[in-house]
Amino acid sequence: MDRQRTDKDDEATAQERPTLKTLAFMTGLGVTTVSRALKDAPEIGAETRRRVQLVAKQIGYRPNRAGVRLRTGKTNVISLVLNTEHELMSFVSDIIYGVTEVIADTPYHLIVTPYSRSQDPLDPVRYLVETGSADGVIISRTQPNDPRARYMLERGIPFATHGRTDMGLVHPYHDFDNYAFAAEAVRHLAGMGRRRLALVTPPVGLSYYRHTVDGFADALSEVGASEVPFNTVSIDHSIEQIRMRTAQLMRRDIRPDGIISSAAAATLAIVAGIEDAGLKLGRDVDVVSKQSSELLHLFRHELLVVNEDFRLAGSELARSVLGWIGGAAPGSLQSLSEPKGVVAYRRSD
Amino acid sequence: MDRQRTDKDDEATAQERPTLKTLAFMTGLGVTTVSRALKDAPEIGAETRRRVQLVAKQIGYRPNRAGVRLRTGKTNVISLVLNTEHELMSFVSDIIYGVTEVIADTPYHLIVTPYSRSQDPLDPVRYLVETGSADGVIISRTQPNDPRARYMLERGIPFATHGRTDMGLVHPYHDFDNYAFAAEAVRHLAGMGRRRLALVTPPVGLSYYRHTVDGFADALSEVGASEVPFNTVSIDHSIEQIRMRTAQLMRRDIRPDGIISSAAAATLAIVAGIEDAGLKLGRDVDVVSKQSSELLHLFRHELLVVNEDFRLAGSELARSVLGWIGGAAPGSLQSLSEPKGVVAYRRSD
DNA sequence: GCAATATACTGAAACGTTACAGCTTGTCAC
DNA sequence: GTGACAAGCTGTAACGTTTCAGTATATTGC
Repeated sequence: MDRQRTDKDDEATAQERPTLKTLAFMTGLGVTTVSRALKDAPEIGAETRRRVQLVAKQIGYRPNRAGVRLRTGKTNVISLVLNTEHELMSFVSDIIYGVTEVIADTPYHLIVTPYSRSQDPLDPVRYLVETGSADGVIISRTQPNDPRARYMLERGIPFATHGRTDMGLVHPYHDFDNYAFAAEAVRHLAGMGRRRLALVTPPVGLSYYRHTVDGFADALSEVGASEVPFNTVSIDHSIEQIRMRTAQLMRRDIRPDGIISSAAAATLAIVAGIEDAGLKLGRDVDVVSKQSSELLHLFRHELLVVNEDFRLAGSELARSVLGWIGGAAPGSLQSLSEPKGVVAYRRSD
Repeated sequence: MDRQRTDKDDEATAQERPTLKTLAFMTGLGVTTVSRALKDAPEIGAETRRRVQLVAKQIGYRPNRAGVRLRTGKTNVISLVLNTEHELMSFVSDIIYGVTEVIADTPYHLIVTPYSRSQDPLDPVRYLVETGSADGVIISRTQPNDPRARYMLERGIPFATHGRTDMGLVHPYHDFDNYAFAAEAVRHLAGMGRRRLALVTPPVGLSYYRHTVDGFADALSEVGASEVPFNTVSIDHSIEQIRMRTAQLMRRDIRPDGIISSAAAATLAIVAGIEDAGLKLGRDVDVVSKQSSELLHLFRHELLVVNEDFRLAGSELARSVLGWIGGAAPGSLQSLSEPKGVVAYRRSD
């Protein structure tokens, strides 16, 4: 049972993992022929091709990744580059699941390449490109003028960004329409009679900060509501910070009667802050929040939510990168996900 | 600027990525010498060694992973095997961050290998082992008698489990002491005067189900409290299921006055169920819950929590696998994380 | 019947690395 | 001066794959 490494049993009969040589021996062909037969090259006879593929399937042949990679440079790896401090939790796992869903029946592996707050976000990307560690890269926390996208475009390595850029350069992306989110949120609140709205923004500097702020501003003037400035926090701030600042804000004379939050975790803090100030959600103020899992309505049923599907984002991003690797035009690999509208969970009781 | 691939400039002067050959040319040594010098082999002269390493550092030499892997079989890859349906969200990202933290300054890459509910959990592990895709594996959702652990032990591939097994086999693991968690939770509730306790368990079949149930039972008899059976749900059930069953339970004549929950997401549903039944948290019933991020106290400040650090788990698991790969005894790579006690966020207002 | 061409296959080389089995040179004992 | 030995270095082969430049055989045109 405990088979020793008998060095001389390599007569292509070995129990070890089958290689092209094994297949060549079994079929009586040369390794070159086997290699080509497996990839449906035209100059191989139809019968030979079928025979080789049959045997390969039977013995469970799997090309050796290191061999392929060494020879061709193809890694069959997609890298997801993540900030290990900022990324909100559910976000990450959903994206990962979305990506793995798509690459599941491809030869691709997913590697997670982290970088921390202190590092230049370009570092991990540079590392990947310089060491040729991946055929494609997915980045998030995209900025309007994103050095990482520019860098990869220069080097010609396929990538997709979670979020759009604004550099006049074309590349694959997937984005949630945060302009529409903010605008719809404003309209919904206005429809409920709310007139003084505050916005808890995405991190300043990221692309979707602008989209969100613009959607907010445009819809405000459209419905004739006014903004209560709340620039002291963004969703990147700590729970405690957001809670405290919200409480401060809500204690002021001119306080908002509607708040829009770009992230579920921030919303928890916002509501806590509201209640710290002695106000009641749904009566004194309404809150519309984005969420990626259906949990906020359990938190306070008065909350209004807009759902963002990060698993979908992961899938789309993976599809885009694979598409680019496969030769599709980068410009054809862009997608925007529209919000499905504001959902109220207010119960009948 | 846009340098073409001039095929014949490979005179070790090329702009391409430096290899051992490049270093050999630059130092005037043979590739063998360079290779050994870089790994501090004893038969290389001290000065030569320093010289080679200096040049290598200067030109930013990085060993080609494919070359190493092909030659030695060493992949420099750790695989994290994840269930894409059950794993709770924050859980996953924290573990990943923990792992990446540890492997950050090693040559290791982290690949995420998913499997879905429908698959045999052994599938991904078998794939990894058969294709030699990783030097080490981390698995979660560990069972007392875990076929995956058994399999990897047989094949001699280093791994670590998140959660202990109970097969009489020794292997690295990291686990949270769920026995202690449940026991402390019971004692805390008893200390508050709660007498009829219910437990929302981990998924039946996983190792920590037993630990949790045992800790619960032992502490119950220790403090002389009684159990209100609540076996119809576990934390793997849907939010809706848990909410509904909890409401049913709380409407019964003999309802619990204390509930212990093994996961934060389940706790949201439990509280919703309690309130559906018209009862009040903190008055009619108290709830102790595990959580992995500090959010539950924002949800209801009456909640009692025990914190579980998944980032730590990730780090410990990574350390264990690397340790085993590095030759340490598997038995010396086991760790158990103790709960820090039940924390109340009840505010003074 | 012979050259030209197409078809089906093949060996050798290369990707970058490490392991094995050498090869020089110098030192030392006697 | 010779043999033994150590120190320090080197060439070759191999890992599994693909590509390049063939080769052998059959088919076609005339």
